[in-house]
Amino acid sequence: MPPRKQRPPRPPRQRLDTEERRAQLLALGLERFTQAPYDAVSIDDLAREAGVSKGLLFHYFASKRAFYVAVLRAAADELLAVVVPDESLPPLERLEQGVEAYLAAVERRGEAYVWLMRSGIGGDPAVHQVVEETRQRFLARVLEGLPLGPPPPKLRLLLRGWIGMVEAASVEWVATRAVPREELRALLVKALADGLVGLLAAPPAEPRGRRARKK
Amino acid sequence: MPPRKQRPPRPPRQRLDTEERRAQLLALGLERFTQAPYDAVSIDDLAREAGVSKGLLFHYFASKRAFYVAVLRAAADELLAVVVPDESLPPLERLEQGVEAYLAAVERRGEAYVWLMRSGIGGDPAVHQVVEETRQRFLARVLEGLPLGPPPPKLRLLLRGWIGMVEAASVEWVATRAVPREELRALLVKALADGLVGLLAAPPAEPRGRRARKK
DNA sequence: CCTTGCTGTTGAACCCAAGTCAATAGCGTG
DNA sequence: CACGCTATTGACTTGGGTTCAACAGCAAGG
Repeated sequence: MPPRKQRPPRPPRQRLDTEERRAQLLALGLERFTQAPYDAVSIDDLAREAGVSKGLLFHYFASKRAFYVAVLRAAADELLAVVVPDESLPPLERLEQGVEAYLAAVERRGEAYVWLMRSGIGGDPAVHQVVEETRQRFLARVLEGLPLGPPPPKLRLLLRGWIGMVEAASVEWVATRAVPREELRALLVKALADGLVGLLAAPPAEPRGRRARKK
Repeated sequence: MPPRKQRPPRPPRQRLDTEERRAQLLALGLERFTQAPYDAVSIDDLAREAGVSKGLLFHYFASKRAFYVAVLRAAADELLAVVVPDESLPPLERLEQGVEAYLAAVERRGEAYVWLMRSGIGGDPAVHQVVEETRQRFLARVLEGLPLGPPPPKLRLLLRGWIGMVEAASVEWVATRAVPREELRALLVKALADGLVGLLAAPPAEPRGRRARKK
């Protein structure tokens, strides 16, 4: 005997400060986007869940893609916020600490991190740019202080490759948690250190007569 | 004085063998998807360009996403097709040759490769799975023959991380072409070799008293 | 040469979710 | 208490993915 749909006491339109609302939407967006793929997340649903009309979301963000990118950027900022190496440490230790902080952040926000790293939208340049910027910022913080001038091509390759290694290993690690954090950190730091040594030992053209080659 | 729209001699409906048509659509899809982000590619346009109705595309592929995934898989297969290491070579050389072949393929199909590596669709599992499978297949081919049993956790991390390094460095390299291919190959092979050595030298828990730590 | 059947192919209709916009309502201020 | 600013709404438009019943090329059998 449902007497009348007893409408919920009138969802009182609540007026929020711009920044608050924006933050609320970004937080909810992060939650949704980490749980379902991009085009399975509907703005309608998301807005309803936020207790807000769809129109409002488009007032804050120009488009769904723009919203996605904003969420991404927020997540990236949060991740990087914890990677602030101690300026007073010697380079190597600063690197270790930077990686350690990075992994700690990864561990704490596992799902969001994995999402961040896999978040391309079929080649969307804006999305890719956010991720790439994040990489460069991370690299800059971790390497600051190392005696590396403007990186020559080979060094650039090494650094970019190393970042790729850090990300891939981190994703794998956060999924399995099969080794303690410090072991992974040691692995990653050693990889970079070895690579740098290898590079400095042989920057010119044909330095290696390491092993006989068949031809 | 346009006499009558002189309709193009009736776009003759051309009936193709299933495999041919499928291949044609996949090829065109690769071209389009590497040039524009996923949702900027309309099925309408793509079908028209293929000289085919939109309906037909949905006859061959269940959905736009499925089509995208199929294109992706085709690209991945083509990439891997060239990585067939010589069974008779000793492990290390096989590794070198595998990486060499990989880089050659990357060099030849630069754009498609970069797209492949960045082709997540906002966390779509099917898309991610294709990329991940490709990684594992590559790894399996390149490492086959190395005396590595079922990989312990730490080794898994190293291998997965190394793949990440290979991809990231490859993408950077294909964009800049700043060093000769063989140098990149040497860099990558050395990175894995060093990593493996480091691991074998210290598999148990607390093997390193390498350097004094503050605490 | 016609008929029958199989299957590649079409075009229009359908539907859903992104995006738009004029109107509305909360809240501080004089 | 009136006024104005701006956060917020809800109905509308639109575009593109998806569906489907009908069509047409082609081969085989009569």
